[in-house]
Amino acid sequence: MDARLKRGQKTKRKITETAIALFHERGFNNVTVDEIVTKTNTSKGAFYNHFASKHEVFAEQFKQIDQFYVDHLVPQLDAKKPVMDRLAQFLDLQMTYIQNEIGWDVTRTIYEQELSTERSSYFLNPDRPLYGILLDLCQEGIDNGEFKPGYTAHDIVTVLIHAMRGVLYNWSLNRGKISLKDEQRVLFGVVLEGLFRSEL
Amino acid sequence: MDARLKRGQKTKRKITETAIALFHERGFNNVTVDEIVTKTNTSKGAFYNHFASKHEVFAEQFKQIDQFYVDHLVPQLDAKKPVMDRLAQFLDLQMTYIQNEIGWDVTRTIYEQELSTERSSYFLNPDRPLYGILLDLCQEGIDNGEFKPGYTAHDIVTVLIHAMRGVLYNWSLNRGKISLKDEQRVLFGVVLEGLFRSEL
DNA sequence: ATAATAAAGAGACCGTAGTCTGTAACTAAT
DNA sequence: ATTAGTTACAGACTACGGTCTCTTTATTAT
Repeated sequence: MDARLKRGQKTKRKITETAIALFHERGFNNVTVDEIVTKTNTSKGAFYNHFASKHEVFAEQFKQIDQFYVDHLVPQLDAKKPVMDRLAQFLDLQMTYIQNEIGWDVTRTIYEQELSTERSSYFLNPDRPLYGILLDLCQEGIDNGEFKPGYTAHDIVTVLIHAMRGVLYNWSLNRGKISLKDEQRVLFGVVLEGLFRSEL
Repeated sequence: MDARLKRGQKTKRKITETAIALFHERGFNNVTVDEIVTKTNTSKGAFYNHFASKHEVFAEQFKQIDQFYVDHLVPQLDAKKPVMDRLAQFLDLQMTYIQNEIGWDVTRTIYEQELSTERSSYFLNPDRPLYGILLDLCQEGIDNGEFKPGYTAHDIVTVLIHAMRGVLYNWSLNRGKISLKDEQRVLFGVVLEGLFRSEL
C-alpha cells in the first residue's frame, strides 16, 4: 500500500496547485473543473476522487490559514501585555494577513461554500485552531478580571466570531473595495470597548 | 399596453407564489426551476422573462422584509424613550421577525446569493430602507449626546450592520439550530455597551 | 385595414458541477 | 502462483441553471 498511494498524493498535489493558481489568476467562478483536469492531464474521476467538490479545493488553504495563525501570529503576541491589547493586536494581524495574503475572492468563496454545502463545514468544526486561540486568550482575561463581569469565555468568543464573520462577509461582498483593516478597527473598537472594564 | 402586461403580472405572481411555497416546503436547493414551471404550466421562457435568476424570486421577499420593518416595527418604537432603548428594541423585534417569519433557509439563500452573484446586490444598495431607519435613529442619538463621542452616524450604522450580518450569517450556517434571539442579545448587548455613554 | 413593433411565452439547447460505470495497476491472502 | 480485493483514475453520462431562437398575441402608427 505505497506506490498507489504515492501516485495519488502526487496527482492531488498537482491538481491543488494548478487549481489554486488558476483561481488566483481569474477568480473561482471563471475556472471550470474541466479546465483544471485538462491542464493537469488528469480526469473528472481523479478530481472527484480527491475532492468532494470544486469548493473543497480550498479546504487546503483553510487549514493553511489557521496554521498561519498558530505559527506566526500567536507567537508575536507579548504575553506581558494585557489581554485587551493582545486581542486587539491579534485581530489586527489576522485581518492584515487575510487582506494581503488570502484576498477577497478566496474569502468570498469560502464564505459562500460554507453556506451552500450540506456537508460538515470548517466554520462549524469546534476543533478549529482559531477557536482555541481565542478561548485561551479570553479565559486568561476573565481570570485576571480584565473583562466586565457576567460573561463566560465562550460568550466572548462567540461575540468575537460573530463580529469577524460580519466584517469578513461585508468585505467579501464589497469585493475588496473597502479596507478590511479599517472596517475591522471600527467594529472591534466598539466590541472591545463593550467587553473590557474601562478603568485607566 | 394593458392586456399583455396584465397577463404577464398574473404569470409572475403565479410563479412567485408557487416557488416561494415550494422553497418553504422543501428548501431552496431541493426545488428546480423545471419543477416550478411545470407546476405552474409555464415555461423556462416565462420564468426567465420575469426573473434574472432562480435566486431572484427572493427579491420579492426581500422588499417585503424591509417594508415590514418600516410598516410594523418602526411604529412600535416609543419616541419618548432614549435611542439606546429604541435601538435595542428594534433589533429584538427584527430578529424575532426573521426567526419566525422568514426562517433560516430563506435567510441562508439570500446571504449566499448576495455573495455569489455579480449583479447589483440588495445588501449593497444604499437606498435600502433599513439603512435609513438606522441612520435616522443614530443621528438622533448623536444629536442628543447619547453616544460616546467620536463616532459619526455612518460609523455606527456600519458597526450595527456588520454585527447583524455576523449574527445572521452564523444563524443560517447553523441551520437554525441556535437561537437567533439569544445570539443577537449577547452580541448587541456588547456592541451597544461599547457605543453608548454609560452614565446612570 | 395593414404594416411595424414589441411583449410574453414555449421549448430546444448549452455549460458546467457532479455521478456512475468500467478498467488497469497494484496489494494481500491462501 | 492464483485469486480476491482495493485504489487511482478515465471518461461517458446526468441534472440543472441559464440562454437563445422562434411563435403568438397584443399595441401603435399610418
